[in-house]
Amino acid sequence: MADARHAPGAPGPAKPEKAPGGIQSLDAALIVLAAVRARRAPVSLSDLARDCGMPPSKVHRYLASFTAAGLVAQTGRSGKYLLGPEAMALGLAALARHDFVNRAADGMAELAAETGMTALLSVWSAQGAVVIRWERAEDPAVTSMGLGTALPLLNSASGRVLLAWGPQAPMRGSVAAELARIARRPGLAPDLDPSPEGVEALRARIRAAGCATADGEFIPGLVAIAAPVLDWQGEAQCAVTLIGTEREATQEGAATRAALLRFCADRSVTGPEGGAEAG
Amino acid sequence: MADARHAPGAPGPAKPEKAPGGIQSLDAALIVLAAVRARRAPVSLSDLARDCGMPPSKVHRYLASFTAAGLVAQTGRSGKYLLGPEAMALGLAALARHDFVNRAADGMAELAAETGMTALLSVWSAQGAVVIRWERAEDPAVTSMGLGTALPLLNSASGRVLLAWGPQAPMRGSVAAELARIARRPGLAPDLDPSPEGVEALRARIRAAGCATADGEFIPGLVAIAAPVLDWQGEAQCAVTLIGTEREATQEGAATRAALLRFCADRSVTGPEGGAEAG
DNA sequence: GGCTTGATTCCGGAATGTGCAATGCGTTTT
DNA sequence: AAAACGCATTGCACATTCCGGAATCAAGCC
Repeated sequence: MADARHAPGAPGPAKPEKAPGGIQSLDAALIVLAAVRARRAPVSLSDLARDCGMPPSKVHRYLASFTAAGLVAQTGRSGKYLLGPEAMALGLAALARHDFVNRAADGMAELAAETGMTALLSVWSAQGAVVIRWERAEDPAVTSMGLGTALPLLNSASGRVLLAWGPQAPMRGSVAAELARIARRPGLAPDLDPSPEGVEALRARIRAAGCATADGEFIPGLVAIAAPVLDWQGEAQCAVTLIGTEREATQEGAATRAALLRFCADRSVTGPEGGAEAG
Repeated sequence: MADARHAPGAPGPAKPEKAPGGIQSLDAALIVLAAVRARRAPVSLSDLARDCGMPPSKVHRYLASFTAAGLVAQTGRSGKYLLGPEAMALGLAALARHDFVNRAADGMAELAAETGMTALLSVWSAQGAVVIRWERAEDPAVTSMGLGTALPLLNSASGRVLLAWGPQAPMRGSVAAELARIARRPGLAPDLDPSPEGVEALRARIRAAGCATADGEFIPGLVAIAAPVLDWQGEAQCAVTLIGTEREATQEGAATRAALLRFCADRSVTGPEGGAEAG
């Protein structure tokens, strides 16, 4: 039965989950968990039940089990639900399995020291490019950013790298949402025609360049340059970003740019395919 | 949780999960998920069933649902199970909205009441360790300090914690300036050799101890003990400090010291190496 | 080629989850 | 101040669902 009844205005992603040979109650439970994740702020039981299209009592029982396992937690007295510490542990365990991420993270302190810029390591997830490592330079420059920050796909250097080399299909949704936002405020990405074709052109430009830069569009006064770490299929497993204040550092031929590209190339299996860069 | 491995055949499911008012099948399912997480490498169905103390058919049903949701995946044709992409996305979502500082601040009143000491919460900024939260005890011990007060890095307990676990590169400037001041007045930090090497030795001592104390050097007549709240990168997001007049409270083995360390540990996120096996 | 190992599916029994309604608590309104 | 509302949480009876063991299928090995 396809019952999808969402309250208007609520970000209720229709989740047609079905597991052949699976457990129905577990499927329902995972829908609840996904609904908790989809909310950015702590959410009340009733709202959650609305999002899931289930009676509150049912959702409450699932949440009781999730809470006992630590995957969700509830705020002090308001009783609102949010993701718990075990959810973080689960993500960290998943991250620890990624050899690409580990290899890139190992050398980031050196990269930051060598270039004198703040270095970021980010991976793609449903929220965008999420920062998972952060090595600050002497002049931290960047203020409102830290571990766990989600960067936009279209107008940040890190996001653009993942956009260009990452798996396209799962990104469609995020890209569409960001396109709508950029269409309202074109200043965010002056070099992007806010349309699907414009995004495709942007991807082609980034892939040809081998890296992406942001000269103050995302954070005024800061420049950033990002490059991908590619797996055997030529897909980006993560993105390494350098952030600083000097615009020269991101120019073609700059030492920092070369250092970043070499850093990523050393940790990639394949080179940037299609981008035949001489030398 | 400290279960690393089960001997083959040993029915030691030392994970008595129970959710009052919860769903039994979901509790069992989450045990399976935890078992997948506990394994570093892809694991076969039978091994997983052994780890959980469940029949393979049951575990298989659960895994089918988890796989449909993307929380677990299985390797090509070998059929072994591992954490899936949604597990990482879930964890990153939890990490993205986790606020270490506010979570620590939430419990500070309790900590102050429990220990009977004044509790401070401080974060690092260009001026040093800045107090952003201040929960005073019944004993109004400290007077000349309030929100926004900047504490020195080298001769205050709060500052020393941030020095030891905080980002090194951005602190170099402040450390150099304070070194110069201390060199003129060595009495401020008797246990510190005022040189870069001395600072490095101090950092090592503090990290080994797990906390920092100040027995009247910074404010005569007052003692303080501070510990860090660490993110999964192992960096201090903030420092929690207890201030009082009784010197015994900061000694090793003191109840207040244990309470502070536990308070901070509960609010820190340890990486995948949190007590697990190595290699 | 036959045998073993392991993942996946089928089936009956009964334990389990589900929905509705009652309860208790905190907050807001009159 | 008292009452009423909203909300999370919990009991209870019914029926749906899951559990466990055995059967089936695919792959690996001698």
